[in-house]
Amino acid sequence: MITIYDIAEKAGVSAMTVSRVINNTGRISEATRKRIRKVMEDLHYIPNSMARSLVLQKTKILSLLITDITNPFYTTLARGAEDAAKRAGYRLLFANSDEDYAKEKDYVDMILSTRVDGVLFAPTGDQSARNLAQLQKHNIPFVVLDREIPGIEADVVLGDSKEGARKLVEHLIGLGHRRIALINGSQDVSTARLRYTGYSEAHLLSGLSVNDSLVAHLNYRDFHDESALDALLNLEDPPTAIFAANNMLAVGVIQSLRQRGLQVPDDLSVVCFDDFGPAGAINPFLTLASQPAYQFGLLGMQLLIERIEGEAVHENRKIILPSEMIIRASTQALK
Amino acid sequence: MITIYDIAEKAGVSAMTVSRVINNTGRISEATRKRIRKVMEDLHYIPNSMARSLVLQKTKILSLLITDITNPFYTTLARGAEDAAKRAGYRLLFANSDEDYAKEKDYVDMILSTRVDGVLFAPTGDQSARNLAQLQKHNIPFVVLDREIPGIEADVVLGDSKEGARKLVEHLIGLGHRRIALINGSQDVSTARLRYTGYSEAHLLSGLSVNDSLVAHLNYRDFHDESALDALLNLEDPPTAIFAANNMLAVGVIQSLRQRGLQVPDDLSVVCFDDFGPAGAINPFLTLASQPAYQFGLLGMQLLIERIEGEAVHENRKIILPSEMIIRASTQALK
DNA sequence: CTGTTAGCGCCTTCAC
DNA sequence: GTGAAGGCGCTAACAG
Repeated sequence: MITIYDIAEKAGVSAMTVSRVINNTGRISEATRKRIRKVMEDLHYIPNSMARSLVLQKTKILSLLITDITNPFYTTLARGAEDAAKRAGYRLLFANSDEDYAKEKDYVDMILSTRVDGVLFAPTGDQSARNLAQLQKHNIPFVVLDREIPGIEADVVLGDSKEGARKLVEHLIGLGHRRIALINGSQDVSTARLRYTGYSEAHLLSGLSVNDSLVAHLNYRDFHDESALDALLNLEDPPTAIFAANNMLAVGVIQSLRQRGLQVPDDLSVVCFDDFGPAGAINPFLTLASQPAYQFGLLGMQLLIERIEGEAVHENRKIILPSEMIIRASTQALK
Repeated sequence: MITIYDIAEKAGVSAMTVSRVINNTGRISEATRKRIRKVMEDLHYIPNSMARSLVLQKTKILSLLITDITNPFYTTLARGAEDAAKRAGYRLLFANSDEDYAKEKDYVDMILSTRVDGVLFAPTGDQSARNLAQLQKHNIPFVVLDREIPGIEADVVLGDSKEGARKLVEHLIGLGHRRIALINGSQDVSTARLRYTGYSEAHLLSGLSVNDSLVAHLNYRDFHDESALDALLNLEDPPTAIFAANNMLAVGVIQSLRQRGLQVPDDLSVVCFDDFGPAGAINPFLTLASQPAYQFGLLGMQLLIERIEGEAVHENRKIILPSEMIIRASTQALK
């Protein structure tokens, strides 16, 4: 491996001068600068960022921790995060928790040992508080994405889950639906709680009461547990519409309904949170609350970088990004 | 920051002994081992992987370079790569080239300065040869994914583009289509060339001739240039079917067709390469050649790690993963 | 404008 | 079983 000493020797200067040329610091005569540049090119020299990190005590690496790289919401978010990071000269260490606390913890350890400069952290749920506290203990700045964690003070970029949920359910109520099921995420995820709140509010505002036997709690990431859906369908008064709390759950719900010979929206209307990215553009089908995923990543990363580089230590910021209801073919008026 | 010296001092030993405990090397008495472990926990010590990388001359970081993080094929691939990397204790540095050579080059520089132990490299196209040569020059092992690069000797994991394309086009021919357009990727991408070859072979094997005015070359990543489609539709004898060379192009094609008031498959049949992941599972619509994306990532990463850790320097390996044709609603017999 | 010294946190080598 | 010395590649601080 070739080092600044190799360059220095060949250029007849000291390593320090080479370092200065690399970092454009200090005053260097144009002549020696050129000479050094030339030697660096001839020798295909590339600075060793590890060595540099060691002395500077910063790595120029940020970590992006998301919960499901298979979910278009998070991939679009990742795209936003990447753009912002690249623009500011940061590298991205990738981590995917799979909505799994243990995996998240593993990755936090990895993040800690890597001494990243900061973490863009989409938590799995409230239990992530322990992992976030771990980061705090080691003074690693982070920004929390998508889900608010009780007891954690930090910059955070959120969607408006309650409002989005309320609008979706009001849409269903407006179509005449009265028995609306909620297939929700786990109760220890803030978005799931808020979506439930929005769901309730929509009922109450319309003078309807909430029937908790119509509410099921699963995992945002997949839908292996079909018993919840079975229970709903076997109710004396089965639902005529289903609100799936996110896009992945909606996929599972619709597939399961079809397997049971039920058609959407003829037999049941279905709505959900989050869109499906380019892949969903072929046959846009689901009525849903679309969140600006790219903005989540971009703004979150910008906040993080400001935190890291900014002089002023300001208050924690909380950005709430609105969602937009898009009405499509998965909902229809109750017959 | 707390270091092995802090631990050593508090435990009444030398730093070296602490290092030995961390790495489970050498013989240490159980008593001191326990004492040191205790101190490490009390002080929340986490080894500094940068310092370690510097002396060991290896980082335990691999880079995953893909061309489109928005494409479900690559996200699923990334998931496979992540699993394999995590299992082997490697961290993943993320890079997304956007099918853009310049961005790819930027990321290669980043990769080089990070001194990653290896790169899982999905190239943008033939021009990536320069970037790969760059890695070779610096002795960074890599495995090439999805697209073969002329002149580059390396382990490579590919799909069977020619075969998949042939089957898709034969399917269309079997349905009675005779004027089949190909909306292809750029000609300097091996998969695009092979998909063209498969397209041609299907014609020839059926005794049909290829009409090159039915073939357009775009960019795999998106479909901003609708003039190609316009040209096809304005032909004296317009096509009755379209083979889009990948999933993203298919999305663009279908959207554009609909904007022009044309229905799939009533007015034109459409087929493509690569499936749409979970998002596409709601309304599986397109007849396509599905590739085992997860396997691309998993196997590619395994090859890479073997290369890095394996003693034996074996020949270059070339894995070709078959694709599976899935017939769905986007194709129908010519009326 | 350029060089010297010291040290970032860790591990290899050689002693004891 | 354990420790001391030296160095991985780089830069901050101080000299000149």
